[in-house]
Amino acid sequence: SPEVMQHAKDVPGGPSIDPKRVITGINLGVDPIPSPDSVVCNASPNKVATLTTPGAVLQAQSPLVEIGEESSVNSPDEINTSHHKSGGKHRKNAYKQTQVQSRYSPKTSSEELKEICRLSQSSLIPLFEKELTASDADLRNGRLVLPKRCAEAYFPKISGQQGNFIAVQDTKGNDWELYYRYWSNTNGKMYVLEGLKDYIILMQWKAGDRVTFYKREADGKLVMGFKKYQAAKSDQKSST
DNA sequence: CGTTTGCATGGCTGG
DNA sequence: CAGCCATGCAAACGT
Repeated sequence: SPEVMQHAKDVPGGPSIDPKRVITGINLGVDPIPSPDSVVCNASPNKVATLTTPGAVLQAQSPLVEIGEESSVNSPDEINTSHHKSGGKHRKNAYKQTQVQSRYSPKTSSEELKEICRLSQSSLIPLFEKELTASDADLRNGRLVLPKRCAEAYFPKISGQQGNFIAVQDTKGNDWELYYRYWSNTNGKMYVLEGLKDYIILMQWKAGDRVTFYKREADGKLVMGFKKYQAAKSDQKSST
């Protein structure tokens, strides 16, 4: 995929550079991640870091961790402010990832720059985290099953069985247009985030790794982060 | 004929 | 016992 290739070069972190320290063109030299690791709480895989969230009726179960917020995201509904009315027509290859190349803006006013910096430095409010399963990491699927409670609480409401396109930015500043939908199941719905194939390749998802979703404080935009399985920095290269 | 998409099933956990 | 979710699978597609 040309897109992926394009990324490969944008992301120097391939061979031996720590992904977390990679600075992409958009980063402006500022690491947007406050401290992902500290967010994990030290919840055991099976236990859940029960949150302190007041309004949120959340309680994770299984290998996922929901992070409660103190005041910024009391009500999960708050983040449902921006409604994407994409209609959901062409879902097929509509998934795309676009680099936010602000540096290309010929007429970037100082105001805009300030805004960009503001966003870059804005703190990320952890929403929830999920440990990847084999299915999630499977390239053929290119989709991530989202914990129901988290999906309903933090993702934009889905209009109809179709689902919605949602803009998500990764912690490197890349923008992704993902498709958020659900499958009707015998017992309710199963929420899924599709269109992740390229991101999966880029980050080299593996079962056991974890994905965290944040809400950027500045503009409320969804941001996704990725962490390799339990702090193992000496095993970052491709196996075979 | 290899993929992708959507769904149904079954294991498992919490209530 | 109810519901969640990981996974298997068949229909639908694309090459």
